[in-house]
Amino acid sequence: MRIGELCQATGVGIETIRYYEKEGLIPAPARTDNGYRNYGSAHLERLSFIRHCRALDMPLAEIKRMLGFVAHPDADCGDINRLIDEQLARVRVRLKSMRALEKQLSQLRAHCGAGHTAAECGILHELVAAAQGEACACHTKAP
Amino acid sequence: MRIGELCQATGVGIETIRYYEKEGLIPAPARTDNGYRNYGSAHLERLSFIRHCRALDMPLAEIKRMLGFVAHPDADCGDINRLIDEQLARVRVRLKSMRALEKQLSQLRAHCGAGHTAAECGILHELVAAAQGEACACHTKAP
DNA sequence: AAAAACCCTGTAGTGACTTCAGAGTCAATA
DNA sequence: TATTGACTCTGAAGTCACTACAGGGTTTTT
Ligand SMILES: [Zn+2]
Ligand SMILES: [Zn+2]
Ligand SMILES: [Zn+2]
Ligand SMILES: [Zn+2]
Repeated sequence: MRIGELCQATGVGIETIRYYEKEGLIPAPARTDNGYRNYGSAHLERLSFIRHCRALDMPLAEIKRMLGFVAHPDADCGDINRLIDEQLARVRVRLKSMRALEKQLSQLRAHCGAGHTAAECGILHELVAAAQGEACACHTKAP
Repeated sequence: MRIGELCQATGVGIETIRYYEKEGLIPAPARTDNGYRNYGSAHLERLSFIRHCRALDMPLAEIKRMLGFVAHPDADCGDINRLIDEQLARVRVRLKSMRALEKQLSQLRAHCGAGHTAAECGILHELVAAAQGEACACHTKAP
């Protein structure tokens, strides 16, 4: 199959496929007489595997390691575990900061009623106050 | 104050400070006789503001817009609202995909008991199966 | 025969930095 | 005084995972 067909079959962009080849994630395929890349089913499977790992947000370097495990089935499984654990840890860290971020932004958004100038805007006041390490007046509990 | 002191005061790396100057986020400061950058308190405040916005994961382009609002307090506040809303929307999209990711990775991790080879590893099997669009046997409900 | 659609290589751009090379300046020490 | 070490300067290149050209060649369709 040609590169466009592989693109259709997997949903991976043509440029991305060539990029993966250059980066050594998929092996260089044979070429037809006119120089076009000629892929087989092994390429399709490998590319699907890569995209599935990417959907789990694994960096390409880790996907390479993962492909190494696929190629060497006698290796110790503990390494695979560690790889997934690291990825999970990274995702959890980011998830935590995303949650905090959402909270901060929602609170910030609540500072603005509509229809006034920037000088009167609670959002801007809040951001400036926060940058100065001060708490906004609205956050001090009423006695 | 010199760039190293500003770095100490804000926790922003020296190279990052110079980068912000190059990108036009902070104005070029005066220089001392030897050519060293000489910052004042206005720079410190502006840099703190920028970092606070960055902590909210705003892109530099939006921070520039935000700084524009600070500089023009007579502008309409609605633009500020829209900017925050857009940012909040982006964060919520990413938060959602992060949650899904965490779930997928946890499930994947549960496929591996310890102490076997890669060939026997449920994680690898699962990834390969998923790449082929098949459901793993363990996911079919028992009758 | 002409046009559209496909393919090739190689380079450069994205965002928000980080790192490096190579050089100059300043305070404190041997 | 010489020299170490800490600080600063500029400009270029590297990071990640693509994405978008530019400038050609080939195949298929009209
Ligand atoms: Zn407002
Ligand atoms: Zn407040
Ligand atoms: Zn296992
Ligand atoms: Zn399963």
